[in-house]
Order: sequence, then structure tokens, then C-alpha cells
Amino acid sequence: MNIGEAAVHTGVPAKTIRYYEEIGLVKPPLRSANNYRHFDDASIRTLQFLKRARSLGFTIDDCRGLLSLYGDRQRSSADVKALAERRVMQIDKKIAELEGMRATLSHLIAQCQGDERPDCPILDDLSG
Amino acid sequence: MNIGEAAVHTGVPAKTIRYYEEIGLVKPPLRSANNYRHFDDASIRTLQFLKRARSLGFTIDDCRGLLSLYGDRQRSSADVKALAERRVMQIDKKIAELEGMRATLSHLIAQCQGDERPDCPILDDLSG
DNA sequence: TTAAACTTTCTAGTAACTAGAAAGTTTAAT
DNA sequence: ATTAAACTTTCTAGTTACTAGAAAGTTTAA
Repeated sequence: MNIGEAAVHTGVPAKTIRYYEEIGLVKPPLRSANNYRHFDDASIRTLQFLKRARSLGFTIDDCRGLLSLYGDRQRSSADVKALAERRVMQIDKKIAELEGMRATLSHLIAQCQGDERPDCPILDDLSG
Repeated sequence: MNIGEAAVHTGVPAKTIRYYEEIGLVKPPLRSANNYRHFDDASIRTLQFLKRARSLGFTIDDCRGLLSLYGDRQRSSADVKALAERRVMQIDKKIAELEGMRATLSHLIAQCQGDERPDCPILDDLSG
């Protein structure tokens, strides 16, 4: 499989695949005679794994850890669980932050007439 | 006021103040004889404005817009309101995305024993 | 007087890609 | 056989919003 096909099969753009290789997240695939990258089934599976992990919000560094656990027959599921739990805590923190912003903003928006006049509680708030 | 004092008074770090100047978000303050930046009340208020706006999740570009509306006596509050509403929509989108991740992750976490054994529903999910 | 605590500018690093350029290769249609 | 489209390669640089650190000059307090 060439890189374009791999991109279609995994949902990871060709540029991103090259990037993952460059930063050592995936190992360099073999090259065909024409110097094109050749992706085998294992490579494809790794890319799908990464696609899914990234979509769940794991950082690239998390992904390194996950891939190494994935490849480790001796791993304990506790290690994976711990990584996932840390992620959930970060997500919760981020959600709380966003909900705080949201609450303040909608409160201000509700106070604002939103007409042609210059009076604006939103700017009033921002300017202290 | 020197930059350090301005930083304390506004909560915007000195490095960030210089950065805001560099990207043209705030206009260059006057300099004292020693070439130190001198911040007057108006500058301080602008920095406080930015601090607040950034904490509400407005991007730097949003802030440009907000500052220009702030300085415009002829502005209509509708323009400000529109900007804030766009922000809320983006926040909602982000929250929904995070909650999706959160739901999937906690589901997987709940299924995972988290013991010394290698069996792990989380990795099973990631590997498809 | 001298050391600590400022300030200046400059470069480079962070996260995770994404865009674009210039050049080589393959494929499909003429 | 040719040639144009659609690949591929590497390289550089841009994105967001800062942050860290270095080297050098200035002010302040002991």
C-alpha cells in the first residue's frame, strides 16, 4: 500500500503519516524500488490505533505510551487504565473551564440588548 | 509603571505584554530615558481588558475586534453580542467534543479490570 | 561598592500538524 | 509512443499563543 491508500484506509492524512514517522511515533516503513513508502497490515493497524487514540484526546506522548503497552505482552491492564484515567481527569478539567467561560458569557449576552446603540454590558465587563 | 509592575497589576506576564506589543495587539508604550517601557493608566486598562477577554476564551483575533469595538464610540452593541455568541457556539462545540471523548473513555475504563493481567478492553478498542 | 533584581533584545522551543514548492514516478488516455 | 493527471518524494515555513533562556545594560538596596 502506498501512502495515499494508507491514508484513505486509516483516516490519517498522508502528511500526518510522514509527520508521525519523522517524530518517531511510528517506525519507518519499507520503501519500494521507486522510494515510495510501502505500508503493510501491521503499519495500517498501528495507524488506525493512533487515529482512534487521538480522536479520544490522547496526546502524541500518551500514544507513545499506549503503543508500547499495546506491544508489550507482559503489560498489566492497570497501566493502561491509569493512562486513560489521567486523560479523563484532564478532559474534566477542560470541560469545567469551558463551562465556566460559557456561563459568564451567556450571562453577559443575556444582558446585552444587541441593537444599534453603543451601550454594551459585555464590553463593560471586559473593561472592568 | 515599568513592565514588571504592569504585569503584577494586570496579571499579564511581562513576556506576554512584550509579545502583545510585537504582534500589534497593543500599541508600543512610551519609553523612559533608560529605554524601559512606561505604562500609563490607559495601557493598564487595555491589558486588564485583554486578560479578562482571554480568560473568557476569546482568541487574540477576537480580542483585536473587541478592542476596536471598545474604542469605537459609534459601535452597536449588536456587533459585540455577535462576537460573543460566536464564541459561545465554539465553546459548546468543544464541550460536546470533550464529552463525547469522556463518555467513550469512561465506558472503556469501567470495563477494564485494572489488574496485573494483560487483558485490556481499552487497548482492544484502540486496536479495532 | 557590589550584588540582587530589574530591564532590554534576540533566538528558539512548545503541540500537532498543515500548506506549498520543486522535483521525480506511475498510470490512464490519447 | 506521448503526454497529462495523479501520484510520490523532500524541504521549508506557517499555524496559536505564548514561554524559556541567554547576553547585556540599568536600577536599587544593603
